[in-house]
Amino acid sequence: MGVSDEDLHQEVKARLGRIDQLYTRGRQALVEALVGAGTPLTLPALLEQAPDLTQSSAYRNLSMMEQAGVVRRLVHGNDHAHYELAEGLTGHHHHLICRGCGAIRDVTLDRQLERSLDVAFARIALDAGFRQATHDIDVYGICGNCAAD
Amino acid sequence: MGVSDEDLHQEVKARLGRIDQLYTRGRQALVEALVGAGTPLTLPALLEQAPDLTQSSAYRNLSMMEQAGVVRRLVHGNDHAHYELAEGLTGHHHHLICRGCGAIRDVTLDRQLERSLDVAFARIALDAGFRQATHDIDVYGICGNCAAD
DNA sequence: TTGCGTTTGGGAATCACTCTCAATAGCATC
DNA sequence: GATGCTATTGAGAGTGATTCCCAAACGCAA
Repeated sequence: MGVSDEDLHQEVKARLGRIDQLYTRGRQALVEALVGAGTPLTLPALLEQAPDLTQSSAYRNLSMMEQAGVVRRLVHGNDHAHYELAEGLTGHHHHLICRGCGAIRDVTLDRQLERSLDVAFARIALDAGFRQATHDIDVYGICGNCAAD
Repeated sequence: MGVSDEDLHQEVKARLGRIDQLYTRGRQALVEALVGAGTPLTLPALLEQAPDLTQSSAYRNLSMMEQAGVVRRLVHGNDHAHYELAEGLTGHHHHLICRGCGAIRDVTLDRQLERSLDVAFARIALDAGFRQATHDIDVYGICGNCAAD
């Protein structure tokens, strides 16, 4: 279920170290912004949260931290992608997304249903000759704000 | 579970008519290419299947047919989106996606599991004040080809 | 402090996709 | 089947999120 907040930075540093990357100030700022928001953020939102960051470095570092297994990039349309901490640092969850404004919030399924899904997906992957299956569930709807036209 | 192949074009025409659009030759070619493939296609793949189509018209028509509820656009990364027939014309299904090459294939869950998910998602949407919830499940893995480096 | 490899910043480049607009097709009427 | 009129098409320019480039700044070791 993720790690305690005080261990988080240690874990991030370790994951970066595994691909020979330092945990620099700018990267820490990105991680803190993501932790603070508690919900997936777009790049402009991240820059707003942490105004010291520059666009190109933020993109570069997010991409690198995605490879390091520190952040996850969510793509749901043509506008900006959203970024969040990787599941290993937070806990397995899914997303509820507004078709109107694109806002994303985290949701979880109960343990038993999640287990049934794991079984079903494992079988699907096996039958298709796929390995290392993970899954990604998005629930789409219209949020209260957008429903009010 | 979708409609029979002979009724498909009638249904597409009806859906286009609802937003005052004609079912032109180029649009028919797009639909036939999607039917023929049986799996979601990128725009370049569509143009390869139907070489008479031009890029801008294909994009324009796909976008318009998405609004008409005829096709669905799938976005899973930074490369080309994939297009498939909308669920009303095919049947509810999900996707198994290779993290290596991006290939997508359709998969289905058994009816009971799907029903459990509907209940869970309806509750999640309700609690969050969302309406018209649908869901989208992606299983990611490494396909046989890509596993062989 | 001196070196030296790593990271940063800012602007140019990329690329999927959308827009524009003149030419063409589709359809109805005469 | 010619005519007129609206919808659609095609080719290329435009857009915008993201990536690339490379000189300047940083961070660590000796």
